[in-house]
Amino acid sequence: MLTDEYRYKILKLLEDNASITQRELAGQLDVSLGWVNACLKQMGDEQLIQAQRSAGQPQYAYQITPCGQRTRRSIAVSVLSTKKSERAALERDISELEAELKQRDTSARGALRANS
Amino acid sequence: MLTDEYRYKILKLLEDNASITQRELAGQLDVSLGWVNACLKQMGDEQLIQAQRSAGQPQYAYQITPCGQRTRRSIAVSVLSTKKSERAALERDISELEAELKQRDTSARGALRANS
DNA sequence: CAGCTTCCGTTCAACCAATGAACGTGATGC
DNA sequence: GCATCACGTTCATTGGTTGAACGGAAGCTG
Repeated sequence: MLTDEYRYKILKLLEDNASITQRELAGQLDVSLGWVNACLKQMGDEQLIQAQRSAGQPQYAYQITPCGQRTRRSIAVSVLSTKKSERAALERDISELEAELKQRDTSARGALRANS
Repeated sequence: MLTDEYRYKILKLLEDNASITQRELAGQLDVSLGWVNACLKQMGDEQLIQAQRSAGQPQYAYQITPCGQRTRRSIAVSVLSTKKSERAALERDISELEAELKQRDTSARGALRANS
């Protein structure tokens, strides 16, 4: 599924190198070739990028459209917001886990002390 | 897929309430009924829990076995470690995004100033 | 007691996102 | 010309997840 996070990652990789191949993209994103192909097609439908074949080049150059440039900012804001929420959730989980482990350590030590 | 994180969550919910139904578990974990059913079966195979039917009770009581109690600690450690890594990755992503947005804000303001 | 309803756990056909092998194409090297 | 290589494209297959349907057990009602 093409999420905003992947849109962001793909736009970024394309900005770095418009001539990157789909296989390279797949490798860097750690997804399959077919998936990348579908995403690029969808992002083309969304007017975010435009694929151009230069003569004598087997691969496309994926150019980010003006719309894509504009959209990229709002995508970044949205992704940032999502990640901040995720971070907050992680913080909660981590302190909860740490509290539990501390408590269990204590009771374990207590039990040992009682045994000795 | 039954991950350590889900093992942890399930053990926790069962500790709070051994008589929770599979539907309630599914609701609280935000997964499907069939999935919860399969997980509980697997956790039974793993000797983490034991399902017991009390007379006159339609639902099981899922008791955490001694092995489950022991295993739970190491699962918690493992989950905690995973979450700390995830947090670190999120921190990186967030500061990267913030840096980019700040930079784009600046250049956007610069462009506006140039236009006025 | 029979019938009905309700709430369980269980099952499994259906769904769907993701995969990657296979293919067609065009450029390159020999 | 022929073989090879690198690319994008396709699609049958895979595998995890879903939730409707089912059977059984308990409770309720007349």
